[in-house]
Amino acid sequence: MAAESQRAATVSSTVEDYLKVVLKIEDMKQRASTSRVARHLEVADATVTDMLRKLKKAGLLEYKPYYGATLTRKGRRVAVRILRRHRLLEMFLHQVLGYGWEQVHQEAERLEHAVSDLFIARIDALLDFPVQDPHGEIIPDARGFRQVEDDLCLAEAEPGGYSVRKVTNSDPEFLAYLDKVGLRPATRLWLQEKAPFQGPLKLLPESGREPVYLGLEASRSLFVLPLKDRRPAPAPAPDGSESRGASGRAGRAAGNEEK
Amino acid sequence: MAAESQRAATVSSTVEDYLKVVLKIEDMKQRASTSRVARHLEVADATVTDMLRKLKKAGLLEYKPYYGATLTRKGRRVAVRILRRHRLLEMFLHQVLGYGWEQVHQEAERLEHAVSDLFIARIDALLDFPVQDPHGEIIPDARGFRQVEDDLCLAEAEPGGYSVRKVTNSDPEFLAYLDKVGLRPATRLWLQEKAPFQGPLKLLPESGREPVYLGLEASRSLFVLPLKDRRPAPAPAPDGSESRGASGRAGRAAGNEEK
DNA sequence: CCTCATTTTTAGATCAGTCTAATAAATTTC
DNA sequence: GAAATTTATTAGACTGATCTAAAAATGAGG
Repeated sequence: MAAESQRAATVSSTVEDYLKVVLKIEDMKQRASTSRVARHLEVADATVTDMLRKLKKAGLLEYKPYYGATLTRKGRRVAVRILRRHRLLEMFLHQVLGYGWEQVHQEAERLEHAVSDLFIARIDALLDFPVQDPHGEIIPDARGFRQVEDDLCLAEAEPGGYSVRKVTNSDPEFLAYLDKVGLRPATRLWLQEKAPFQGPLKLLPESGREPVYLGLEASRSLFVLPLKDRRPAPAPAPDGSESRGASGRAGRAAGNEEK
Repeated sequence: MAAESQRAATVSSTVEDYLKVVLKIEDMKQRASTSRVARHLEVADATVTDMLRKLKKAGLLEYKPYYGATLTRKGRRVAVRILRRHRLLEMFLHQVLGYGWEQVHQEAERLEHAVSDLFIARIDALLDFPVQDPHGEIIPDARGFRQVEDDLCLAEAEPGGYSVRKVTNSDPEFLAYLDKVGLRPATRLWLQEKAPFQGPLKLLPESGREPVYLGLEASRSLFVLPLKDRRPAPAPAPDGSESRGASGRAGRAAGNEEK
């Protein structure tokens, strides 16, 4: 571990994409199998097999044939760096250039490979060192540390009061829909009931009077924090008298190293 | 001229670079020969021969073997679009992210291929539709029109009073030097004398008391406008009594189509 | 108008990233 | 636990962009 452990290895943007996807899959506690990586990147399985072997040779990940890949420290460093760039860029596009949260992903996807470290440092400062992106995702800090995320998937949540922590889906149509029905990061909502047999969830967002019926599949991309103040659902009749719940954003600590 | 003449043909960033270089050479009133293009792009001549034939086939330029290339209307449209992106990006980096004028070129060189049309439209508005970049180069408008540039190369100028219009050199070292001696776009200066036999030019920038001796080669990248008010050189002894000349920026008109 | 230097093109390779089709390993099902 | 299904790998090929080295065209000077 001499030259290996410092400079974050200059790699092609293709390689950056592969590492980013492996990190994403690992973050979802799944096995980074050939086909899963291929699906995320929309390339043929055979292409991934080749590439994983190449990345293994470059020391960026471990690769067991017929099993899949695991990032090495070096690969993780590269991947987290891209993740940071991606999320900072999203925040920049949203805050400075007025992009909608459904527009930021696609643009950041290209820019993350093109901007310099200086650019990143400058937008970081301009945004006053943000810790979340427009979807509520945590932005790793410059050293590659990430806050632990103690949120909970809405699909697994019990009926009750929650605030939206993050939305892990970058489909513009889907995000535009969430926006329309008033579901965004920091939105407080009441999960009223979950229909059985993979049925939809009935939600009451604080922002809209209408209940929202969200498919179970869709609910998998919403992550929430339980509200301290678990008050009952507001009365269906709109009368503007609902009391505000406690703040949705609890302070968290305990960094999770990534270097 | 059906589908050809509208949409600006999606091309690779490599192709964009080739077209941009041909445009640049044509703007310098030179012949876009294989070797000249190769020198600008820092690739082998053989590579350029191949590419020029490919671009001819794509209808982006004319190509005569053993002669060189000429942009078609279609190729020019692509090239001017990149030029606009490049210069807007430079301005954005300078004005919004605080880049020095010697830093902007390199970053813009990568970003020009990566940003979307939306990004360009947003920074254009954010900057309030600038007409020049940090080097004083004209930014083509969204339709591809460019102001005619009625400036004059300092290397060809007679002794007298001038204001700097633009600097056509992107070498960071060189730009940093110009900055240090107080030569920037809009700087007023007095060209005192030109030493014979390719000798240096003796300049008195308004900003510094010290005379600047600029090599003839270097002076080829400075373009100037003659001052209306051609006052004599300020007295060599610094006493702070020199009168301010008239405004250096004359209004210009007459657009030059590029569509 | 012939020769020599320069410029350009041709020929043949390489590299990164991708594909399809065929084969082989792993896993699931009966 | 053998057969069927799924998943992964191998083999072979293609594309875009590049290279080097050799051959050919151009143009300048005598």
